Amino acid sequence: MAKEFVVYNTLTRKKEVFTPLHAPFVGMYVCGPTVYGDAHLGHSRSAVTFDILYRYLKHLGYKVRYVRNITDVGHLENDADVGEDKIAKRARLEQLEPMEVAQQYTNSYHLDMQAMNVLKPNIEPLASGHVMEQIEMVQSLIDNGFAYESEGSVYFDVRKYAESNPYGELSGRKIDDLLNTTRELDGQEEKRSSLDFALWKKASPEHIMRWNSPWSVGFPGWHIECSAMSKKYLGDTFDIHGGGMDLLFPHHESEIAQSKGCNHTTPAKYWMHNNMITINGQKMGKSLGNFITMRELYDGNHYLLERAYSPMTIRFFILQAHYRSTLDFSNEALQAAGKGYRKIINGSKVLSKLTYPETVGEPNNDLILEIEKLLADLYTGINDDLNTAITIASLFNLLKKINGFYTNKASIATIPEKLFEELKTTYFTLVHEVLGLVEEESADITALIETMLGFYAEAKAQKDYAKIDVIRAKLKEQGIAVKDMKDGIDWAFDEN
RNA sequence: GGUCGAGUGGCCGAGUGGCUAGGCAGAGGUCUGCAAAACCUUCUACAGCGGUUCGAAUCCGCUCUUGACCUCCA
Repeated sequence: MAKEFVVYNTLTRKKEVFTPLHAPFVGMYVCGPTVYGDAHLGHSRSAVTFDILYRYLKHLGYKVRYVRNITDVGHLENDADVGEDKIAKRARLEQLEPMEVAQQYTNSYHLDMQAMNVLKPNIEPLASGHVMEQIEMVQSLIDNGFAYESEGSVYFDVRKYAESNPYGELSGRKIDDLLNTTRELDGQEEKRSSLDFALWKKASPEHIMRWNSPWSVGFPGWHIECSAMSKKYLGDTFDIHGGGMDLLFPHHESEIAQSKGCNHTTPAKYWMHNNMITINGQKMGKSLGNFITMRELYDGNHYLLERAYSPMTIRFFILQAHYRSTLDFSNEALQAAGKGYRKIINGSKVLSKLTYPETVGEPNNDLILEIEKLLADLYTGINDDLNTAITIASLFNLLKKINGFYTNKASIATIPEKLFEELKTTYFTLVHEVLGLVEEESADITALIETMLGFYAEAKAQKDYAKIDVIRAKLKEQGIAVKDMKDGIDWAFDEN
């Protein structure tokens, strides 16, 4: 079974053995989406990556509290609409209430992620529901001397903070470099330094989303929500903080500064970051306009898509790469993933039908050793910083053995019954519980297919090949492949 | 410009000082009413140039190409 679980910690730039602060409890916080548009492939990578982490931690027996926020307020734009809230901007364009927009995309995000079998977090806090906590935190930063008010807005004093703290410890940035490379943004004249970032912004008259505060009627700054909500639900220090690599700087760096400035302790022990999904070698993102939404993927409704791809196909596509590598989108890669996924699932079905034979056979020691090794490899992969690519490769190797048992059922007896049962349990657990790969078709459909196959079997008994071919063709049209086995009829969903 | 990465076979993607990654695609075969599935066999690799080493795709240097962040972003 599982040995040591190792994760790559961005903070130390090393792989470290995962040791919870307060075993058996584990607190993890992951930056969720900003809900001003449909979720795209990039969002799904983050969601799936940390879903695996969540599932695996639970599998290891930890009691996990997984918090993933919804950002429904607070991110500033830097283009022509200076200082305007992203959500508010979208709302005005669509003539909707800001919260209506946020709700709409929160709902669609939930549906899209659920389709991919991404488990819900234990707590999913809204930024707009935690303005009080954010104000309190900002006040505390002012009290501690790490923030100052200016024209109704409050800024974090990076240089002051850096006097007593290693600012840039997460992203590896240096204050001097930053001073030379920081772009001129709005409100610069209000700040003591271009490095300083907003904790609270005074709302301009046209700004719709606004709250009262000791400093002005305004809205919270870019980074304070995550600090405030993680503190509220996980405490001053918790185990894991996750998110996309693009959030490393300035978002996560700022979070650390805020949390330390407020609580005098580092917020998270392990920082984990998933890499980007690329398209033609370039990051897929909202700002570049080269993203494909989950909806479009599921429907095949996008000019870059040759066909629709099921949620499980996309999940598998993501899992076949390591989460810290970039993953390049292409139709070919997605199609390959679709077939791979079907193969894994069909293997699971095959395995569930197999039982240990009555008659005991000669032990095949080579096979026994091979299977033991493969079962161990399954965990070696995921234990090594969630290397699902290795786990899946081992799954495929194991599948060869399983299929071998299927074609020659007597050969099952050449391995001990105990090992056979372990093979079953481990395969099911890894595929379904840990990797979260499940059959996409409903039980109703399955029952219907079984009925059709009754007719097929009848025709076959009568050697009515014409009828057989018709039934098979019809089922094929529905994406169902019929297989005539030596000992009966089988079927499987076909990707094509 | 600064910081940090990456370049693996037709495609996607692991790995890493000596041991077949894996999937998809291609070729051949077994099985089959025909198929499908499955199984077996098989073909394409480690950007280039130097260096270290008994041995490098893996370490070091240089070159080229490319990405991310530095601004909201998964």
